[in-house]
Amino acid sequence: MRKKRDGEETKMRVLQAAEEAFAEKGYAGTSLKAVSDRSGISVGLILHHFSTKEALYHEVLKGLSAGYFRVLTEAGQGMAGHSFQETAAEVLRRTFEFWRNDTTHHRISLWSYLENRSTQTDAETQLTTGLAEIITKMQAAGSIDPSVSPFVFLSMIIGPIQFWMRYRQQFMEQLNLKETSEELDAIFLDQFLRVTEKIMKSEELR
Amino acid sequence: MRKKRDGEETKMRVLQAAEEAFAEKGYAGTSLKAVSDRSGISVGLILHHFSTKEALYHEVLKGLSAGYFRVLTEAGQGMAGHSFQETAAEVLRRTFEFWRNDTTHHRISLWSYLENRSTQTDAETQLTTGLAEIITKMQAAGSIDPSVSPFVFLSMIIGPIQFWMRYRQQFMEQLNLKETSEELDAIFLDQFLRVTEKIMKSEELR
Amino acid sequence: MRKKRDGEETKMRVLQAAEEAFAEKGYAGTSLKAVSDRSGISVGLILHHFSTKEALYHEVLKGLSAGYFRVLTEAGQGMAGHSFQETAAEVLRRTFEFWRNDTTHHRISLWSYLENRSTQTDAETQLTTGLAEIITKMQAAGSIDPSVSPFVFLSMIIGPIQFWMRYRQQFMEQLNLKETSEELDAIFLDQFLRVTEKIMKSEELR
Amino acid sequence: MRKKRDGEETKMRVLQAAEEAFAEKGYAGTSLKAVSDRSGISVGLILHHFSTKEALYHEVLKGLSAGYFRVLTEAGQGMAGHSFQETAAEVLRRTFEFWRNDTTHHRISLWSYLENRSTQTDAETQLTTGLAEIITKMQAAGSIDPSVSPFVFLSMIIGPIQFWMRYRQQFMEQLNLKETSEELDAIFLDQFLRVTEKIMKSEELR
DNA sequence: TATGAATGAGGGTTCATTCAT
DNA sequence: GATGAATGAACCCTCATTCAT
Repeated sequence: MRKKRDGEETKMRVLQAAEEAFAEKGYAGTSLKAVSDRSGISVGLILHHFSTKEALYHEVLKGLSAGYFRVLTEAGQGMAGHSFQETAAEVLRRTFEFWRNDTTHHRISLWSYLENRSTQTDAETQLTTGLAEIITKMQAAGSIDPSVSPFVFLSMIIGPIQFWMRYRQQFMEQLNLKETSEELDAIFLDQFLRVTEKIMKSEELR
Repeated sequence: MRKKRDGEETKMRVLQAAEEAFAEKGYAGTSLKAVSDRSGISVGLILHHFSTKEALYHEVLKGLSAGYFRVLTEAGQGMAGHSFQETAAEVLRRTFEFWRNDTTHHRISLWSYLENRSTQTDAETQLTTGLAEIITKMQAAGSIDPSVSPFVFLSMIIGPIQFWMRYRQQFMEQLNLKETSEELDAIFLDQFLRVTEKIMKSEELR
Repeated sequence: MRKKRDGEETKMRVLQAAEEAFAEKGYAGTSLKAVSDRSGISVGLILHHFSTKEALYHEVLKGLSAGYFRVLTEAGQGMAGHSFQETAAEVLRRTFEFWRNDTTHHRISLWSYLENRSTQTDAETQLTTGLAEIITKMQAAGSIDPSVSPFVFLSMIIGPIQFWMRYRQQFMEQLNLKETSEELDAIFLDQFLRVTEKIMKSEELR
Repeated sequence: MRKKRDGEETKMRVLQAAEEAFAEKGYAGTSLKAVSDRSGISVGLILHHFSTKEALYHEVLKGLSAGYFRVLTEAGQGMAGHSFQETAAEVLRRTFEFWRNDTTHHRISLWSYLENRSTQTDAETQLTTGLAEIITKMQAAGSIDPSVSPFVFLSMIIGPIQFWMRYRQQFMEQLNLKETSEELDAIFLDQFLRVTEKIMKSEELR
């Protein structure tokens, strides 16, 4: 039946299935059998291509970086010619949108953190240093408050977004919010942008 | 020697060991054998007391709430007679201190989230609703900006703290920060408080 | 069915089966499944008692020493009051008899040697040093040739016996010997004793 | 580069690698992967040439005979014109030297014996029958004791040598011998020759 | 209450072999 | 002749759970 000897396609299918599985259950919770069932590739063949479960995992991690960094660079390119407010808002909006759409990366990154498997994915590193650079530049240009360290800004930008994504559901239940998930996202983003702008604006610019 | 038929003490010892183990490796990554080794209680006896690994896990989750909620209530009690700024700062400071010292709860909560084992721990529910209440009250009293939803404030308070705790180490490495971990914590807290205060302050009070 | 909870007996049964299996197929060639089938003890239970295939193997090795050393000590005790010839002959005869009856030890020892698993069994060490001591004593007493090193004597005593045991069958086929295996053993032992005596006898005693 | 379609060379390379591997780890302990890694020839190709692991093993065994028998014939040819003592000593010396230098044959032969894979290699058969013939001839010529069966002589010649080769190392450790391995070999050979000569010498010739 | 014997399922990995290319 | 994709069985070991003592 499945005798098409196409190693590359097989690998892709395995990686896809593995990414989903690892995101769902983490490293320890994902058996090769599970990946096999998901992908339709036999366990033996998976090991033939990736030699080890560990290696497969790292391959998955590597693959995650790919589309990830675009968020920032694209937003950054749009900077030229726009005012500070517009640019900053755009960066935040894209970051939010990324976390919102991201299904696997966030979870795999958390798993990796807990399972002590890799301190950080390449994507995270890029995001962190990328954002930090932008912030520093803007501080130099006087557009944002230079008295606050970039890493504090960073925490105050990504932290709330991640937190929101994770607890949104619980908030809805506990605080008895009536809006739909999408509506809440819109409200959150709107208010978050407004407040953050207030934070970042340089004192002198007031 | 250690054959005292003391069921209660045995259970405590198991719970303690289990909490550490689950915090470290999560549910899937923790074997009863591991808990047995850590606690010195035989696997058989563990199951005698908790009947199931799953049950043990839930017992651990239940136990986590204990010291957790005090953070807020204590800070809240101190509120009386102090100015808004002082109170808010105290709440934030204590929240920060809590996350800083917390070793097991945060991790177990993350594990639970990822492993889909329980939507939230009791402690988290209490923290969330508790903080939300305080915020609402302060908004009613006009001390903080009423145009921003409590859940946005919440995300912007706890989100950055959690984020900082998790990524502090990577920041140090990537951004080449020279300070010690303690110094950075102090800097972070200081700047975070200053900025957050700015956010929360009601427009009218400016 | 098999619910008699007798750990000791189970262990004995496993050890017995393992000894046979290892003797037959060596470490690499013996699967725990094979030991399980031979002993009627489930693989899981085998591991429960011995934790590891490796550990089981070492346990088997340890057990081999037990009855082994008796050969020499018993022969040695008979020494008192007998002439040199009689004593030496007795030691050789017992050594021969030991190798002749030994089924598992010799093979396991060979396997260990080839598989690089343990340089030597305790039994072998005891036999070697024991025989060497006897030889040295006799040399001191002037009963056997002191100009030949003990280790050469040792090689010339055990070497031929082991060799004979191993190749007897092939000899019979290739050299077209008509006698039965038992008859050949008798012939070998008789001639071997006669010749060896001649070697060992001190020149002065001639 | 190395895609020369040279079947013969490929086969040689595989055989060489396989011989080493089998000598080291035996049949069960050697995987085709191991042979592949050693030889640089893919597993698929190995099986293309030898069809089966079993077949490869037998091919290796066949190849072992080659240089082996020369030991004796060369020594035998030197016989002419020399005295008995000189000839016998020469045969023993060469036999010893052979075992001393032999690395793979001895081990593979042992493996085969234990693994019940082939009763004996061709080389062994030749050595055995060859030596037996020489002994018989010499007995007929009256140069060596005719009252001792050839197979006893054989055992007493090869047995000690093999034994020495295998246990030399342990002897050094246990008996606390200070000499180097080479010095001990020299001592052993010297004393062994002296003693053996004494054995073989016909009574009448004394 | 407490131990540890016993089970059976499943996990990652190795391996000989087949077969399409 | 040569590669490596693909398979399926076997291997050692871990684990949650049951049960006799």
